[in-house]
Amino acid sequence: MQLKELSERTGISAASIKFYLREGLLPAGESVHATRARYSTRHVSRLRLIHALRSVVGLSIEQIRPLVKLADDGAPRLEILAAVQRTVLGLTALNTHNGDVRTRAGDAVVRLRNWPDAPSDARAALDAHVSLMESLGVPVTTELLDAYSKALDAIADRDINATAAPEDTNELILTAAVGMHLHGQLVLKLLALAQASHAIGRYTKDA
Amino acid sequence: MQLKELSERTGISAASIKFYLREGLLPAGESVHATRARYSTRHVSRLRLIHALRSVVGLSIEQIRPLVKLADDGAPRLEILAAVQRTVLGLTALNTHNGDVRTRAGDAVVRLRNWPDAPSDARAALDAHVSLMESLGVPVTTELLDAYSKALDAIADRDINATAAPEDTNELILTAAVGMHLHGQLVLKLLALAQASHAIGRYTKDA
DNA sequence: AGAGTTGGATAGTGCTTCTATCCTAGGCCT
DNA sequence: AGGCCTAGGATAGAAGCACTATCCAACTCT
Repeated sequence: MQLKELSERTGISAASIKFYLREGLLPAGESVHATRARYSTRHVSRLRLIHALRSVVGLSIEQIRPLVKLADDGAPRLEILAAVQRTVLGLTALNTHNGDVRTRAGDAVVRLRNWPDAPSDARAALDAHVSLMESLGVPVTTELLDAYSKALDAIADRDINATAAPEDTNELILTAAVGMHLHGQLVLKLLALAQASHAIGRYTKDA
Repeated sequence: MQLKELSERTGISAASIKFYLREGLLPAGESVHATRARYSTRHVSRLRLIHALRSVVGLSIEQIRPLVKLADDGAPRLEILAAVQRTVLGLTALNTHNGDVRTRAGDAVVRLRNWPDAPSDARAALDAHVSLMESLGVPVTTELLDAYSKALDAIADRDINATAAPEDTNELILTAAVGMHLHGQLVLKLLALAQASHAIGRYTKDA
């Protein structure tokens, strides 16, 4: 298949496909001649991945690049999933805002929940975030962490069991990223509803 | 106080302050004469609000505008808090993506949790989001909603009790928005840690 | 008088994600 | 063989966002 067909199949403009090629998100097709290239179904699934990552998950080109690189390098599944989590849930190095992470909230949580005591991106991000909150004057008590983590423990248990593992690495990243993002947003929206409901309950009680 | 002092006190450049004035985020100062205006401490707190909403919560100018308008119009507290929640947790009309919300997930949740059966933005957003998930092939079972909402019920109960109510409306919006955002992010990060921990537990078990 | 400040206007910057145009070498069809 | 289409490469433009900078004439403080 050549560029035009690739464009028609995915619904992504030829100009955009060229852009993704330039940006290194989409590997070059098999160059038949100087002015002819052949693309495979891999390119189709890659384009679908890029599109979903942009339009559903809202990632930038710069965030997508290392993810697809992992796929192209044939990185192990666990590594890929860790990278996806890092990116989708905003576990960036940016979160270690001023460098001084005073709290070790992660320690407290893994003890409370009896989770394995291994360092991870999620744990570092948690520490950094709690540190940020405290620096902004929003207190985070151990009690709060206990309540939150207890609730999320149940959710994570359920989530992890639902993770299938497709053959195609593009598919793997797509389902993992989309799933994580959508579940994260779902949790946020349910939290909003819960808060609103509790607020209503409280205000009607007062009235 | 005049513009320059306002700039010095808040650490926001005079050019940016002019920009916010143009955009209608910051009300004009008391015009002493055609070329002299006086600003009050209200302007200081408004600028702090704008800055926090941009840099901490990550809202756009367009999202901030209606929020500060509510403050200027002296809207009731509950209405303000609802608007803040709508904005911070992404409960936009945009979420009603294709118009046909087939699922009524909100109904199921309020029944499951015995929450008051009143329509709300959060509920509409939840319906829309679940509809989006299903349209993307990510199933959302009642069982899942039950587990999630049960967990978040406990969290919301705790959150709602921690909400103070400052005098200054700017302060109110600031603490509410920052609090909601930071708590939402905290939940997401704890979820990530929980997922990672469960994944580790599962992989070490297999090994 | 002179330095400084104001509101208002207008233009420019830097970043991101495309989108469009132009070009030549080369293949496909008849 | 001639005409049309396509690939790849380069470059430029567009549109949105949040500023940032410059200029101006009017006016005020000292």
